[in-house]
Amino acid sequence: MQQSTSTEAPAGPRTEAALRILEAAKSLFADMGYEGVSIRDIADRAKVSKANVFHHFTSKASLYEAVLEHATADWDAQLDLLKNGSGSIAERIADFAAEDLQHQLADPHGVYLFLRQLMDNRHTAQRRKTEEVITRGLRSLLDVLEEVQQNRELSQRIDPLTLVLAILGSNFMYFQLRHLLNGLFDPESRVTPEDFSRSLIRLITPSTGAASDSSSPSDHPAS
Amino acid sequence: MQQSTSTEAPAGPRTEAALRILEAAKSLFADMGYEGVSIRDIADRAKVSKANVFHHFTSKASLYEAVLEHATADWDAQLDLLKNGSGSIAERIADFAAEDLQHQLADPHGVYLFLRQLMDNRHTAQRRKTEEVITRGLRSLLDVLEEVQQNRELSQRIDPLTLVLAILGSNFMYFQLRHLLNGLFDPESRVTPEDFSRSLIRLITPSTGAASDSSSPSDHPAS
DNA sequence: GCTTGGACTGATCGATCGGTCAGTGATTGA
DNA sequence: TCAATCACTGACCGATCGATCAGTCCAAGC
Repeated sequence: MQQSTSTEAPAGPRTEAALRILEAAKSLFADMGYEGVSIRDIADRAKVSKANVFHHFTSKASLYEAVLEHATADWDAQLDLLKNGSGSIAERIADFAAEDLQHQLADPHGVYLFLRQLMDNRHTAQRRKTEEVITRGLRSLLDVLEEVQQNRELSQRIDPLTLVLAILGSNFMYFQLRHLLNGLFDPESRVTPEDFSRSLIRLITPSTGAASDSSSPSDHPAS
Repeated sequence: MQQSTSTEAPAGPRTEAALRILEAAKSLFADMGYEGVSIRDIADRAKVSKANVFHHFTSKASLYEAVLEHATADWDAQLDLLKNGSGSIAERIADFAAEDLQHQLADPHGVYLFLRQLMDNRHTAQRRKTEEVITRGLRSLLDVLEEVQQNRELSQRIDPLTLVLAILGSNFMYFQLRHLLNGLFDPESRVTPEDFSRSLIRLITPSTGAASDSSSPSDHPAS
C-alpha cells in the first residue's frame, strides 16, 4: 500500500537512458493511456532493452508515478504570474489567461496526463495527489481574486470561482479543438492562440469592473 | 443527419443481456479506458458469460464502436435548443449553457467517452467520426450566433467562436471539478449547477450587447 | 592484479488478454 | 415429431502482458 517512493524529491533520472525512458513513457502514456502502453513500447521508443526499464523503475506503476511527478513539477510556477504579477488586476488576469494557454500548447502531453489522471477511477492514491494540486492551484487563484474584490478593484457582481473556471475551461477548449477550429472558417483565416486570448479577455473583462484599457494601444476592430 | 437513422436498429441490442453488456461496457470504457477494460470485466458486470459478449458483438473494437454510437446519439438533440429556441438571444444562450451543463452532469460516462476519444491517437477512423460530430455542432452554434450578430442582436465586439468555447469549456470545468469545488469553501455553501450557470451567464452576457435583463427580477442594484 | 557494483541485456516465467469452438437447452414453424 | 434457429456457456487457444533472473560488460577503488 504505502510502498510509494519514500525518498521525496530526487526523481532525477540517473542515466541518459533513464531520461529517454522517462520521456518516451510520458508521450506514450499521454497519447495511449496507462493500459494502452506496454513496457515493450516504451523500451523500443527509448532505444533500450525491456529489462532496462525495470532496472531503473521498479514497476510499470512506479514509472507512471515518476512521469506524473516530473510532469506536474512546473505546474506550480505558473501561479506566480497572477500572484506576484504587476499591473492592474485586469492585466494580471489577462496575462495569466494567455500564459495558461501557452503552457497548455507547449506541453500537450502534460495536459493529457493530467486529464487522464482525473478521469481514472482506479489509482486513487495518485488521483488524490492530482486533486490536491488542482485544489491548491484553485485556492491560490481564488485568494488573489477575492482579495482584489475586497479592494473594490474587482466588481462584486463577479463570482471569482466562475471567472477562474471560465478562463481555464475556455483555454482547454481551444487547446483541445485547436486543430478543428481552422476547418470552421476560410482556410486562410486562422485563429491563433494570441487571437483567442485577446478575444477571451475582451469577452470576460468588461464585466469585471476593472479598468481594461491600458494594454491595447494598437487594437482596432477593422479586420 | 440521416446517417444515424438510415438503418433503424443497426446496433440495437437484441436481448436483455445484450443491453446489459452495452451498458456495462459504456461505464467501464468511460471509467477505465478502452485498453483498461477486459471482456471478462464487461461480462462479469453484465452478469453474462464471456463468450456471450462475442455472440452479440463480433469483437471488442466493434463493441466499443457500438457504445460510442449509442452514446453520441442524443448529443445532436441538444443543438435544437439554441437553434429553435424561443426568446431573446441572451435567453437562448443562457438556456443552452444551462442545458449543456445539465446534460454533462446527467451523463458523465458519455462525456468521458467523448473526451477519451479526442485524446486517443490510435483509432483514427472513429476519431474522425467524433471530430465530425463536434465540427457539425460547433458550425451549427456559430451559424446561429453569426446570424443574430448580423441582425445587431449580438454585439459586433463579440467573437462567436470565443463565446461558444467559453460556454462549453466553463461547463466542462465545472463538471470535471465539481467534487473538488465544495472543498474550496465552507462545507455548508455548495455551488450548485444552477448557481454556476447563472453566474456564468452573468459573467459573459453583459458584454454581448444583447438585452439580458428579462430573467433577473431579483437582481441587485448596480454597484 | 583483483573485486565490487551498477548499467544493461536475452531468455524465460506465469498470468491474462482477445477470440474460438463444440455443445446445451429452449423456442418455433412445418 | 423433428429439424432448425436462437441465446448462451465452459473449456480452450495462441499471443502478449508485466516481471524475474542469470549473466555480460565496464569503470572505479584497493
